[in-house]
Amino acid sequence: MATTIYLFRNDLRLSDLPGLAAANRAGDILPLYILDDVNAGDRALGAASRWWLHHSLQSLADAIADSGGTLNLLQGDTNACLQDLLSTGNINAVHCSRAYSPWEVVLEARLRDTCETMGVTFKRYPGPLLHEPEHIANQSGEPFKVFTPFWRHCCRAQSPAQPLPLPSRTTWADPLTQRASLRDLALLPTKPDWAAHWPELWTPGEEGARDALAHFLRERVSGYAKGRDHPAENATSRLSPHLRFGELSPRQVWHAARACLQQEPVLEEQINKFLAELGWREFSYHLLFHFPDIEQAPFKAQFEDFPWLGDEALLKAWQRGQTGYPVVDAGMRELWHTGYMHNRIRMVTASFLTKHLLTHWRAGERWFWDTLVDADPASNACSWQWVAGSGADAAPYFRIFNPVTQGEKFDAGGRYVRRWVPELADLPDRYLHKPWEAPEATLREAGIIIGETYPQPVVDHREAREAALAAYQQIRKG
DNA sequence: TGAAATGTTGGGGCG
DNA sequence: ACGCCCCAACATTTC
Repeated sequence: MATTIYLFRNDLRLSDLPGLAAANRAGDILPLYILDDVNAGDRALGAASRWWLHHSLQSLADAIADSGGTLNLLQGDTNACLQDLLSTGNINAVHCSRAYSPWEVVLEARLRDTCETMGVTFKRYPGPLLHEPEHIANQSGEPFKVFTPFWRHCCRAQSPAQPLPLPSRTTWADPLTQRASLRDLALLPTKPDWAAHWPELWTPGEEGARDALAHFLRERVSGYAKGRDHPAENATSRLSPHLRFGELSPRQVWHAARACLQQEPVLEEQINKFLAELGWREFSYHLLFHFPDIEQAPFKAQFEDFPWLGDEALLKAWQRGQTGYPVVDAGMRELWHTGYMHNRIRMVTASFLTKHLLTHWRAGERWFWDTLVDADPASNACSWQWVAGSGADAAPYFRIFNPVTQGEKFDAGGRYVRRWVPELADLPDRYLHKPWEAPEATLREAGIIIGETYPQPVVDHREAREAALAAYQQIRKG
């Protein structure tokens, strides 16, 4: 009987995996996941992502066990691990889904070579995208650099492949004798276990992902277009970590959303808005694949010379949610406590770091990489560059969010700020987003002493804004 | 997927 | 009745 290794990567699910389905048709499947911090290098998963990965692997292992198999875990250089396995001689093929970040692309090529050398078939299948990046190009055959035409092109292109159902009757190969346990991978935080309460917030795994999608399309999508901007409202899908680890494929999301639209045509605006977010994810991967430098280097070259300030104390205040700007602090604390931050608040906090604090977007990117459960190599880098103004189709540099105005607009009732910055909870709405302007008596009544119970703003908005614009003038000619 | 500065308009109070 | 001023509301442009 032929045995195929199915190498799981960013696709921790069993449905809609063409490579798994093909392996299934060929014979026995040896399901394998390798935690590869060696090849990932400085793109090794961050702490919050590791928490997610642990539970996602647990869920996948359970699902495989339900049909009589065992998910094999290994740790180390994927190529070396695979070489070891193939040298035992009873593996016929290796299948996997594509992955599109630079180190994963490089690794894929090495795996192909290794397999060829050892006389084993290596097959890779479409990964977690709607369209293969090579298939999307503008009229001159170049990659897109602007979102709108990119997404228009995607929407008009051939519809993404119809998702495959769960394979029926899988025959799993006997487990490896030498393999790691989930505990060996040491993915969970210990002392302190800052994620102890996270299982109440999230359900990693294919089933949790499917439920989250169904729940969103059933309950939330009808108010999406407006609600998505209000962080206290539960209006977004929160699918990002599920997509990040491939517990759900974007193809499944796309087709589920289209089916929903078919049933309820009045939802067209809402669903198109939602799908456009999937579009931004797709666009980020398109950029990362065609311009792999975008992880590190500004897409717009003139930003190489940007005079970043690099003040460590300010960075620390931002990370800890102690900037003195309530909306910013609320966001940074939400992130720290839940591994997640509402999208609008991501824009506000990122704008604050890069523009008000003149701190390099890479410092923010690293922080998000470590603390977000949905930290995604493409979305994270591209979105930070977008906010900073150095990215493809980026927000113009002079688009500087006013943290007070943003708070008043999108958290008018103050529920978001009060939840995450409880020391301000008793301030009336009128001053909640600018406590430094509250009269003495109001502060006293709310039990607030600026500079003691809540920080003085670390920078003055007006001055910071002007300093940012002045810094931009220095690089503008390019 | 902004914000601030600047310009324009129109209603209402008032001499 | 009329012009004048003030200012809010909205529109445009500038960063």
